[in-house]
Amino acid sequence: MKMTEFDQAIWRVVAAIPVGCVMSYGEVARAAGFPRHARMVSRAMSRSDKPLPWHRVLRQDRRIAFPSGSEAFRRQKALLQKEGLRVISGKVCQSEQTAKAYLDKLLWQGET
DNA sequence: CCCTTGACTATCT
DNA sequence: GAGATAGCCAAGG
Repeated sequence: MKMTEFDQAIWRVVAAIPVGCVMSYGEVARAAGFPRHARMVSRAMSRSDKPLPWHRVLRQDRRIAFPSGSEAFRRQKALLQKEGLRVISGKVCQSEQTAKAYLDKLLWQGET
């Protein structure tokens, strides 16, 4: 398989994402040293033959990048939930606090 | 070569 | 806050 320096950099970053955490494509690209290559991250991950935690990479708005309901979407959602993350209508919360803040926003109308 | 596509983002309405 | 628009960059037709 043809692997570029870019691919290796991306793989290293993605592989370093701790369990229960997520990063955006742009963040991964930046961390790897390729600031404008958010769209290339997915390509690099697809090309990887090693088991990469690709499911921990989300869009900037913390949503799963696949169309809701698609095969890949469900797979990624399952993997994330298996790691203890919460997925609410495609949106992923990193911690209980984030989740609470999110729910707070939803329920804030009852807060006075 | 020119044009389209995509697991993206930032900005403007 | 959701939808449209414009940058972005590499790969494939």
